[in-house]
Formats: sequence, structure tokens, C-alpha cells
Amino acid sequence: MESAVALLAAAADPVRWTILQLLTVGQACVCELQAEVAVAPNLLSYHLKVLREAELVTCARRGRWIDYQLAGDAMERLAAALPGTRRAEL
Amino acid sequence: MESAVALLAAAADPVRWTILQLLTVGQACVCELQAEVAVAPNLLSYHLKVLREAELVTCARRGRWIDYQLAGDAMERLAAALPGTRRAEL
DNA sequence: TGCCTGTATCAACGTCGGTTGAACTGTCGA
DNA sequence: TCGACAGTTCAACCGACGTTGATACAGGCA
Repeated sequence: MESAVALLAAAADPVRWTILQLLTVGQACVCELQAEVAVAPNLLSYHLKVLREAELVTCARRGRWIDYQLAGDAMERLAAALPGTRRAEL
Repeated sequence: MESAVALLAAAADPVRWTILQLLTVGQACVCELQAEVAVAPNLLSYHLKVLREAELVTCARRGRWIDYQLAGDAMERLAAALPGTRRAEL
């Protein structure tokens, strides 16, 4: 349940929620995300780090850019982290 | 999306997550919740207030006790608040 | 009426997380 | 090799949230 709460907390931020929402459409490099999420580059980097550490997103360098995409099981893990979900038992 | 983030934030706390989890089984009065969630009474009351204001739980006085139960649509609203869910569009 | 239990409210405090600015790393092109 | 660009990391700041202790309120029982 600790991890369930941590997962939900990772998603429960306006910036990170928007990033996750954008990534459900498909992968995007940081500059593309930045165009949609109006925050300073370093702040965006901070939030991406939080999502990486929660293992909700993965990243891969492509030349000068870094592409982010949802982890394969990100949505299932988030759904399973909701209280009342079996599998997220106490 | 503001409300989606607020809903997730309401659930993304160990005490409140546990309360929600307990209430999925059925209604419970504060003293019953307190037996399961080991926090001070006033702190439990604070977290219940947060859940009430998020409209995730409802309460009803029964004599000297107050019963809490999940709001009817609590789980659907939580599920819909996850990013990537249509209906929680930007 | 007076006391006790159950619960909520209030003010004060401490801590953690988000924000900021500056400095750093890595990649590409001239 | 140098400079520009993409992105990250670090230290410091600040506010919000969770926690605490004290107080208040409401209902039952003597």
C-alpha cells in the first residue's frame, strides 16, 4: 500500500498529471512536453525525474533529444493503486 | 483536470488511502476506523474532513456515533481521475 | 442537571515537496 | 575546438499540508 500511495502521489500533481496525459497519446521529447506544459525547463526535468523514479515513464536519448514514454504497465499500476482495488490490499 | 488532481491527492495519503480501503468493505463509525488506522482521534477527524470535502465519503450521525461510508460514485470518480482516462480530458 | 464518551474544530508548529536561479553535462554543427 | 542547444543537477527558498495539543460541541446515561 505504501507503493500504491506513492504511485498516486506521483500522479496527483498538475504538471505530472498533464505529462502522463500527454504521454498516453504517444512518446514525446522534453521540448515537446515543454511546449504543452508551461513550466521552466529545470522544473519540468524535476517532475520527469519524479515520474521516472515512480517507474511510470521511461526515457531514451535520441541524438540531442530525450524521448519520454509511458512505462508499459503504467496505467495498470495506477489503476491497481486505487483503494478498493484487489491486489492493492492492506 | 484540476478536480482530477484534487481527487487523486485526496487518496494519495496513507491514512486516507487506508480509510477508503476500509470503507470499500462497508460503512464504519469513527471509532471502528480508529481501531484500524492508528492515529490520534483529531487527526483521523482531519483526514475524514478532507475526504468529505473531496466528496469521496459521506457521514451520518447514529446516536453518539458517526458512520462514514463511501460516496456512491467515489470509485468511478477516482478511476476517471487517472490520467489517460477519457472524460478527464485536459 | 451534571458527567462522560465520541467527534470536530482551532491555533501553532515542523516538515516535506514544488519552485527558482545558477551551474553542469552531453550532443551537434561550424 | 568552440559555441549553441537540450536537458539535468544542485542549493536555497517558500508555502502548503500533516501533525499535535488544547478546546469545544453533541448525545447518552446517572
